[in-house]
Amino acid sequence: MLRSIADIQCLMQTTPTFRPPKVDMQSIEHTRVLLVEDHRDLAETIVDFLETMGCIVDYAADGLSGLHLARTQKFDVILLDVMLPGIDGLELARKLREQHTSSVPILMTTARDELNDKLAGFEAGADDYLVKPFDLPELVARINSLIRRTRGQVTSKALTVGDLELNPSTLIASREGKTLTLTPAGFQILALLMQNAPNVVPREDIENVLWGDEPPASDTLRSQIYKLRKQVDKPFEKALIHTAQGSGYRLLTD
Amino acid sequence: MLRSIADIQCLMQTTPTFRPPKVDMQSIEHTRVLLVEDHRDLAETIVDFLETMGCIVDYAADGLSGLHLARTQKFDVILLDVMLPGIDGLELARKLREQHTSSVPILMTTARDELNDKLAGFEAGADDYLVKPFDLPELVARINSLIRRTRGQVTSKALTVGDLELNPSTLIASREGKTLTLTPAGFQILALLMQNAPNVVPREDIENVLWGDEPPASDTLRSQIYKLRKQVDKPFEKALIHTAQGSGYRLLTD
DNA sequence: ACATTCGCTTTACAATTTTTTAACGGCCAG
DNA sequence: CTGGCCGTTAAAAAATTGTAAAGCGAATGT
Repeated sequence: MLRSIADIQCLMQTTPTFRPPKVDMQSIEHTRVLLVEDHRDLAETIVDFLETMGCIVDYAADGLSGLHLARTQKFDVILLDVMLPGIDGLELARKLREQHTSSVPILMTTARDELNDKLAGFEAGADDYLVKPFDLPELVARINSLIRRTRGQVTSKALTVGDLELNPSTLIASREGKTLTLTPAGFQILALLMQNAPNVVPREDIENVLWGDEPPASDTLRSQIYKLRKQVDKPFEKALIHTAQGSGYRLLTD
Repeated sequence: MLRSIADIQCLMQTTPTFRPPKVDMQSIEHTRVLLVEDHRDLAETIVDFLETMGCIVDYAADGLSGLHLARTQKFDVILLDVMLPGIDGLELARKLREQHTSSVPILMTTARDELNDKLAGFEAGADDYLVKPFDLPELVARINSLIRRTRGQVTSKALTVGDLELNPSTLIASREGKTLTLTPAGFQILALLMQNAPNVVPREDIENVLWGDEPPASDTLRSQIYKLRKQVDKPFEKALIHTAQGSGYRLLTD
């Protein structure tokens, strides 16, 4: 089954309404990719595109050399065509999965859109299955998803308000690059304010998040905000946490 | 956009040449799935099918209740329709990703097959994206792939954090080249922490990995961490294992 | 089969961190 | 002037975590 490159050409050129995806393109930079694809033209297109994105791409045109490369070098992800001369993609995936040393995510690509083919692909150990013709940006997005997950960085992306950053995964908050040491409650409040910035978050809402239905007797929230400010605002030029008298608090960058 | 159930009917009935996929069907047994889908009929079909496969399925018909369920309970995977009343799937995914509690794999489903929709989905934090109508067996295969990867069952590759090394195959851990003598439990904990470094691994997660669903009554984990530190940190300059009060533990190289 | 070792759980207590409480004073509007 | 609302404090209370040792059961070796 032959297909012109145009079929799988990057939508960046073919779709007029295309707007650059918000996906952090940097994220796949320095990713080591192994492409196993017997279609020279298609392979070249993919290699070019991935290298433009900053990937380090290795290429094999047949199953055997693909297997050899996969075994001898380290890759972050393997793009594997199913139809290959010699060892086909399924076989290759199985062989890779057999030796436990290799947990590289495998993204299978193929022109075959049959359910059984897909199932066979997953059964062979693929982590994702992409049917040709596909859009290169989607390929990138899926690669991204795969490596994110294997690295364990899946969890989430950082919240950002002005020069304030908060990473829900590492539970680290920083401003101007300097790490802030926050208490659990302080962290929760800050996260809540950041999620809703620049809107005012009513006192009641904050209390609900912190204590559920039965908030403490005294006005603890005042103390919490005070200590939070000590960490977040006091050491810096501009204050971010602002009071909305009578209603709640908010984050403002100005 | 209305679609008859028949469209997405399980191929098991519609494909004559169907042979049961070799994928280990048992593997998604006891998987806790959250389905967020406003289409009652479709939802019912999926729920029925997944429950037949041995999953424990929770269901939400709109974004808000979906978000609530996702926040209050623990799931192994979330199936998320993009088009939803109230909060849509993208928004829901974003909100989930903002919380550190949620590293749940998200599989987005939608009738829209536009590249930009897919990219938006991945950007919002989805891990996979499936276009309707899809075949239920493929859904299962993808769920399988997602949970396999999250559970870290695939990660038999050598782990390295700073000067700390751990080889899951040989079951040997070392720091600065010096071999550490770890107990099975200690080894498991360390591996888990390394897989997720530098992210915080919630106590609950560690307990789940060690004891499944019924952790011991007392706080044994504290003892384990204590003894683990004795081996990993005490004999060296810098401590790697850090405590995140109120949430869990993490590995930090600084 | 027996004793021994090893690792896990449990328990208790100390140390630390975080949260709550309570009290004081400033600011602004009525 | 007065009363609410809020920032600021410090001390008390509570929660969480580190530490250590003892008991228990399974696995191991003889």
